[in-house]
Formats: sequence, structure tokens, C-alpha cells
Amino acid sequence: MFFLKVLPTTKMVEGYSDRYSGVDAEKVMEALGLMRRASLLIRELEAYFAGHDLSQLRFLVLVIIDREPERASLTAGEIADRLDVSKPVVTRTMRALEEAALIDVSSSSRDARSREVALTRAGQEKLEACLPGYFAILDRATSPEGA
Amino acid sequence: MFFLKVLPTTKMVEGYSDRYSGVDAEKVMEALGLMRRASLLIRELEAYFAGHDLSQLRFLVLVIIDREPERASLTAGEIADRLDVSKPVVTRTMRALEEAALIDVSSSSRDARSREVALTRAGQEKLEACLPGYFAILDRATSPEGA
DNA sequence: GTAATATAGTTAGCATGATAACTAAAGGAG
DNA sequence: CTCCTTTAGTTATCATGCTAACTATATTAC
Repeated sequence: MFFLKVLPTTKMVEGYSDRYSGVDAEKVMEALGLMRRASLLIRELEAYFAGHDLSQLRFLVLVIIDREPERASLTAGEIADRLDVSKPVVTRTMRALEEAALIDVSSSSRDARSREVALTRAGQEKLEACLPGYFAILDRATSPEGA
Repeated sequence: MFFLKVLPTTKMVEGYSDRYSGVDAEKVMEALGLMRRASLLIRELEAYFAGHDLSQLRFLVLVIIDREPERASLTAGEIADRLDVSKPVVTRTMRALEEAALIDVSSSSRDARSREVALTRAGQEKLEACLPGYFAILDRATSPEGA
């Protein structure tokens, strides 16, 4: 996360970057603004999901399973791949979702190491309940503060 | 952080968002892309700072103190304000920086509750050592993957 | 001057990200 | 078939974000 509240002015960045060759102060400012806006948005989304007894990550797991309708279930590893988070984080997240009865976890018949993860009815309902507010936040997010 | 590796296509978002009024799928996609790019950039920066025995937050504390040249020191609260992080995070970060001898912390003469924080010589040098690579990463960040 | 309130910072404890090291099962070489 | 390597997932531990509750000092009301 990146929570520097008052970004440096372009002038200040130029003051630093003049000393280093090949650095474009405009691009640096753009990257700082990118991180700042995304950090605020992520913070807002986490607060939103906390109100639904979820986190952004747990929500995304539900989305990922839901968006492969041709598959009844995904393995934990497939979920980790699609999320680009480490496996221990997936393990922990699965446990939380299972304890909340939002997913159903079972051993794979083909591979005893694998765990097959499917949405429960409650999981589908939780997902549906969160989607409108999620999209509303994302829709608003990029509008007010420009690029 | 937001690490969904393969973002939904605009079509998929439309599939969801058609069901909710007033949501612009393009804006939703833009917000998702914003979070994804920022998360990758933050991950890259944290890896960079880890190589300097720092974190992005600890680095930003050094920057914040350094960029107020008319002030010899800032209080912990002023740093928390500028960073927009919670006070306990500042407390912990200060302790780490002090243990690394990058800052000097002393009690305020005017207010016994306050702690005045100043860069040490080593702190200034650490900052200088990190700046070129930091700007190089930020400069690169917004170029390749477009908006 | 004393009591009530506000402010600066710390401590305790939780959530979510990470890596390293582990267990157990699968797959391949001979 | 047995050994070796790879793969799936877990456990243990750490880092960094948070809130709630605390201590100590400052400030304000009277």
C-alpha cells in the first residue's frame, strides 16, 4: 500500500530527478498518483467487504469460482494461479470461506493431494449480495479524481 | 492489495453489470486495471526496498522528513498526518528506523508527549542511496503497460 | 487551582500479505 | 517395483496494515 497523503509536486520531483539521468518527472508523478488512488480504492473496498464479513481476497475467490460455469469446482492451486497470491494465503483464505460455509471443499478423486473447491448456495448468494455495491464503488472510483 | 491475475473481460463485466443500473463496464474495468497495476508496482517497490533493508513506508518517512528542509525535525504525529497511516504503524516504523540508526528521536521540549524525529547522517545517506532506483522503477512503471 | 476534556503516543491483538520448510501423493527412470 | 523428482497443500513464522484501549501530558472550564 502507498499512503503518502500529499504527493510531491512535479517541481519537487524534478528537484530530485534532475540529479538522476533519464528520469521523467511526469512519469514519476503518474506512478505515484496511480499508487495513491489504488491504495485509497483498495482501502474503501476492504471496508465495504468487512461490512459483508468478507475481504476483497475472499470475494475474489468467490468470483473466480463463479466465473467458470463449465467447471463445478476448481482446485486450490488453480485459484492460487488466477489470483497471483502465495499458496499459504490461499490455504488460509479457503479455511475462512469454508468456516463461513461459503465454499465446499472436498478431496479430488483423481489426485489425492488436490482439494476441489465449489461455491455453496450461501456462497453464491453472498457473491450476488456483494456485486452491486462492488461495481458501484468501482464505477465511482475512476470518475471524480481524473487521471 | 489486488492480485487478480487475469482481469475479467469487458464482456464479462457487462454480463454482471447489465443486471445493476447505472454501472459503466468501462469504468469498472479501468478501476480493476488501476488496482492491478498499482499492486504490481507496490510489490516491485517493496522488493526493491527489502534489498536496502527498508520498506516503502520506512523510505517514505525518510522522504517526508527530508523534504521539509526548513524543519530540523518533525513530530511523529506530523509524520502520521502526512502519511495517512494509523498512529500505531508510525510508532512501529519509528522504532525500526531508530534501531537501524536512520533517524534520531528525542522528546520535545515544548510538549513532553511529543517525539521529535530527525534524519541521522546514515538516514540521509540511505535516502540518497535509494532514490535513483526508486525513480527508475516509477519512471518505468507507467510506460510499458499503457493505461 | 482543580476537574473535565483533548491530544500524543504506546500496547495489545487481529487481518492479510510474504517465504521457508515440511508432508504426502503423483509421476518418471531404471 | 523402487527410487528420485515434482507437485499440492499445510504449518510456522515474519512484515505491515488496522482498531480498541491504555498512559501520560496538555488544555480548557469553572
